[in-house]
Amino acid sequence: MSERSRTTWQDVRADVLDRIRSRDWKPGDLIPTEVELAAEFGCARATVNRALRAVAEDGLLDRRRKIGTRVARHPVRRATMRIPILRHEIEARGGAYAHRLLQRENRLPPAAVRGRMALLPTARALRLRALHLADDEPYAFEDRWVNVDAVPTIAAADLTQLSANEWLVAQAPFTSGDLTFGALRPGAATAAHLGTTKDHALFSIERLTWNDATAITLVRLTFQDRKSVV
Amino acid sequence: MSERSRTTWQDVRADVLDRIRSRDWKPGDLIPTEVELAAEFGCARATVNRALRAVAEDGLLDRRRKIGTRVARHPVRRATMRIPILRHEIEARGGAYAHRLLQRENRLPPAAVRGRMALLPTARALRLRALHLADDEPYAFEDRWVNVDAVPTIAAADLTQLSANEWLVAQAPFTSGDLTFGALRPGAATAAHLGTTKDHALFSIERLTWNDATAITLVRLTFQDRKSVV
DNA sequence: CAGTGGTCTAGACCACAAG
DNA sequence: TTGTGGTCTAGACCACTGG
Repeated sequence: MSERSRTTWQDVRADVLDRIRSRDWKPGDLIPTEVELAAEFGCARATVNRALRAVAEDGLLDRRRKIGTRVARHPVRRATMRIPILRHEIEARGGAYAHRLLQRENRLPPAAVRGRMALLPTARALRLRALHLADDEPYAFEDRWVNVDAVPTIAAADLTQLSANEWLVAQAPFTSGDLTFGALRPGAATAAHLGTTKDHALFSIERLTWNDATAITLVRLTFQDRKSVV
Repeated sequence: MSERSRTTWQDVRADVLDRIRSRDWKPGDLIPTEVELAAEFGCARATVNRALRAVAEDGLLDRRRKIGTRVARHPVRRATMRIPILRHEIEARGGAYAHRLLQRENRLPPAAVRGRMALLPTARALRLRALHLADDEPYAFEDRWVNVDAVPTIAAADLTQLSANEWLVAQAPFTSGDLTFGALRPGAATAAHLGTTKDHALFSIERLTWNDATAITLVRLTFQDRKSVV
């Protein structure tokens, strides 16, 4: 008979989402204020605030002080991609992970790499190529540059056991990263490593990692398969 | 002289991030409880809670009741990709958007499409092909299937002016979507539309949109260029 | 200036899970 | 059972911004 439990912010969020989806509140509409909604739901304003903030973070509401809260006209869909360490990605699917370091050298990077990493013209960088395997099958080909000035201790690291990615995640702090998706046709060597041919188009992910204004590493991972996101 | 302003949750978050990055708190470490941190920062527990929740949502902390809060051992990096309507994406960069409907027919979809959209074997679907242009240059090629049983009113829609995507966003409610990134080599016709050749590898995004258990639309967008994410 | 969201507080109770 | 995070409340003040 009586309402035993209090109104939770999830309750409010669900109700708000329903009203948006049912077009009870239409795109561009101004919705009631937090105070009004709190009265309607019989809860504290903070609870409404929590709910509306969550919905706004999903991009379905636009909130502005003094103005109020509007239903977003063009909800920008956001897809959150999880980027686990490859070993974890493979092991999470029950596969056996292995990693093979193919190349390791200290050299002057090409101009394109130097530019993207904002390296000095005279700076050398560590060039790594590696293959990631799932159940002994090629899973991804890695082509990496590491700014050795930013991470000098990597010179002494054994990267045949622990992958460069795991070593860097554990040893080198970073503050931000860029991500670029693309497609490419592999060179003969890459194709051979991945067990495919030059005729195929491969999906690639490039990650450029920064510690403040210092580039740490630029890595391109090339996959045979497509990648799904939630 | 005196501390004029109160401690904000952003202050706490910044401090927590510093301690994680400086390895004052190392991966796997249990950090102080909310009560302890609140005492240390001289603020309410709710403020600490807000800050720790934000950091945990970024994946750098693991929080569990009774256990406490730990620094994540393997912070799963999350990249949030914004997926705007193509017209907005182009216009946001100062380009002039145009849209050309190339094909529109009602037909039985191939088995692969039928399977992914969970359509009945006898169900027809609306097949659309379109080209999106930026400053009169080909920008993306669209290949779309629409479940007409789920969105019957699209049969009467003029999709030469408003793109199918914008029409659907405005008219067809949806509850969830899947996203798949991939690479492909275009067929001769697609290559011609995009002003490229079959020799190039193209980046593609597939989106499958659901309204509860009913598929609304399956669309594949093929781009010449790479896509960057923050 | 006024109205709206943003946040802090102090206290309270709940929910979960290790022991 | 107990300790920890999760949440709600009622009230207060702040911050931004349109008028």
